[in-house]
Amino acid sequence: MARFAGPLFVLTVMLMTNLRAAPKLHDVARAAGVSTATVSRCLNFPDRVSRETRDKVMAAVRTLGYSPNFGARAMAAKRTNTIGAIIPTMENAIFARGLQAFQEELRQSGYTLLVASSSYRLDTEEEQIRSLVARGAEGLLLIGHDRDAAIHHFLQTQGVPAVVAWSHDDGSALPSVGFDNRRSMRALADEVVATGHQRIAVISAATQSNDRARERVAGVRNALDAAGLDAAAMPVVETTYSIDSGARAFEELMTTDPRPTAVICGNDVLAVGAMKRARVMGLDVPGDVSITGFDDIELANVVSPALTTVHVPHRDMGRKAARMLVDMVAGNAAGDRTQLEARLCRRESLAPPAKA
Amino acid sequence: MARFAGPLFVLTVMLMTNLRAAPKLHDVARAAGVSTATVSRCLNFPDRVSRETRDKVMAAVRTLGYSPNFGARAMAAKRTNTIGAIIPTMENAIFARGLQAFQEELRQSGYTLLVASSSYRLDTEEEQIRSLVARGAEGLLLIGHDRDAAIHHFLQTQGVPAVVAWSHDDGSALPSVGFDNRRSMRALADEVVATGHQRIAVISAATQSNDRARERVAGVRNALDAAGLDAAAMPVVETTYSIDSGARAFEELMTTDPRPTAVICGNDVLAVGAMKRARVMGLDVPGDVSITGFDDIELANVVSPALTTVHVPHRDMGRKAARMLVDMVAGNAAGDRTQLEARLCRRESLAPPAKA
DNA sequence: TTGTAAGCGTTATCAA
DNA sequence: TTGATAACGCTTACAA
Repeated sequence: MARFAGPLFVLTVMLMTNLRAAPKLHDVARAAGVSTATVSRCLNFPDRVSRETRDKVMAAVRTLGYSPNFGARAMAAKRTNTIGAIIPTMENAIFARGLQAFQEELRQSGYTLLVASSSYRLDTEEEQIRSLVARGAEGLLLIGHDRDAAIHHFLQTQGVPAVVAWSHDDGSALPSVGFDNRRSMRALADEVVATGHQRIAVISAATQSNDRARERVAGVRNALDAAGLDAAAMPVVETTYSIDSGARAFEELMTTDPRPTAVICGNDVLAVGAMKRARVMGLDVPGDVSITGFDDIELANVVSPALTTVHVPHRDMGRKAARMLVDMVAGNAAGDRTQLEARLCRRESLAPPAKA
Repeated sequence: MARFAGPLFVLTVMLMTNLRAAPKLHDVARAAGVSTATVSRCLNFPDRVSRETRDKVMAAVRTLGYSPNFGARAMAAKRTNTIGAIIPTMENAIFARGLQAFQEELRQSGYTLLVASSSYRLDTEEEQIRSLVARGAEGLLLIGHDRDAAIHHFLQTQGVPAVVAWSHDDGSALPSVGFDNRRSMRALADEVVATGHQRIAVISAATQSNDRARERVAGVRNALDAAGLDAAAMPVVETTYSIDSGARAFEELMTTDPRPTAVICGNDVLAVGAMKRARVMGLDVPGDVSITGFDDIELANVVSPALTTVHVPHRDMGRKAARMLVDMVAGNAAGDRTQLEARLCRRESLAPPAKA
């Protein structure tokens, strides 16, 4: 080993030089010839400091490349100005528009948004809730109502208010800004029935721990029941929310006999997958089979034929959720249950079935 | 005022009760009858604590609903296990697949990912870089090379390594995992020319502070030059990356005389917008006009006709970037410049122009 | 307007 | 295996 001593020593010195610690408040204070308190004031309340001092300090901040440590700041100030949001997925645009509006509104109120995703898993969501709270989230946006009751207890003991979006339920444990998934889907399904369809099938996300998916399927069943059709016999394929899954589920449904004449999908992503596969299978939409979606994301209007779907007021929902949450964090409100309308959006992918 | 004294008092007491502070390490220690050091050990190195003690402590943790404070922990441990990523946009899926792979790979190595978006703005990106570093990011993933040199200085003084993705440039200031945007687009444009097109137009993102966009346009120009066509005369519309922008830009291009026979778009989102508008304008694709994209996101294969585009190896890029960054954070590597291949992906939206 | 100094909630070193 | 205790980097009374 002895022969390596020389070179190793050189290397070590270099590393130590590169590892020069980032500048602290203290360094800035020293460079500017003031106290740390003054630097802190300069950064947080510039007008409580003389112009002269401020210039000195700001110059030091710039030349040193100082950046305050969020953790230390949060700890000392007991404030983070941070709100967290946990959405099921970032892989498609389902939540993009709503989250964008949520974020813009938060920004207006001086809050920063931290986003995490749960992959539609309850355990991952719980992990993310803990992580965001630990990181200082003063309030949380969650999607849907399905989750372990222990989480409410946790949020309560942590003093972190939460708002649920994308669902509405008068009896929910948490305040919410959402729409009635069942009623909205029921309206769509009523329209499908009114258009003349009797053999209707559904492609849904897993309903296990997803109240939106569950309610939407229930909405279709309600419509069939009301029309005197056999809701219990209705084929339902549950899968994950992706274009490919939608495609596979569609093929599965269309290889049964008799075939459905209309396939109602739990969201636009599934519906687009279904349309894609229909094309491959040589089936005309809506000539051979009608397909509908839910959400009305941009995708719905890009495919051809354009998708009949349910328009969800994403932006409005995001904005209102942000306002409610900000009020709750400020202690100005307890939060309530706001219901929005998701309205039917009829386009070309729904048409009467071919005469047998 | 006096008559309100009673009720107000009650209200105050209630609020104080609700505002009970979240449990601290100290509270857990007291409840379990041990020191804070032991609780900390229990949480971080369970095996360095006797089974008996551990059970007591964990029970206290659960019943109190304790959750460690990230900021305090980071400060004391000088470690956050957090990596940050700043992508231009979350509004469409351009970065979704790559980021997903990035995150999965990070997770393998025990890191958590924090994501922010810059809206394609250099100043916002800088803000986000500071914010993520302040929040403890030990390494950063950035997109593209265009940014103020001062940022490199900042990252250096903070000791935070960064890796660039989506671009490759041998002379770049930061290590990178990317592909040659110019060469990839050149290959696509060569194909368009070889297919017989002579009147070619481009829809691009703003090239001002986006090296990917700039290089892609340059790639098209190179192809025209090589074919003896007048690259300088080529119509180029710059706009933002959205379906609507693509649609508008397309209409603008198609109302000139003579019309282009092929429209090369800077990415798939723009191309899909163009296709949408073509349909509205009664133009057949590719009969009346060919349209191409870039990225090969799911969208490209969902529209009809399917989009001719350039396939970007998003997942591979994300994974490799993660590995490089983890190595750099650990001090095991300085980071290098890895080049990946983005290959042409020919589908239906490109065909020979109609005979004049 | 500025400075002093006491926390904030953890981890980690050192003894016991 | 456990417990005191000194950091960690910042904000904020309180004093000057």
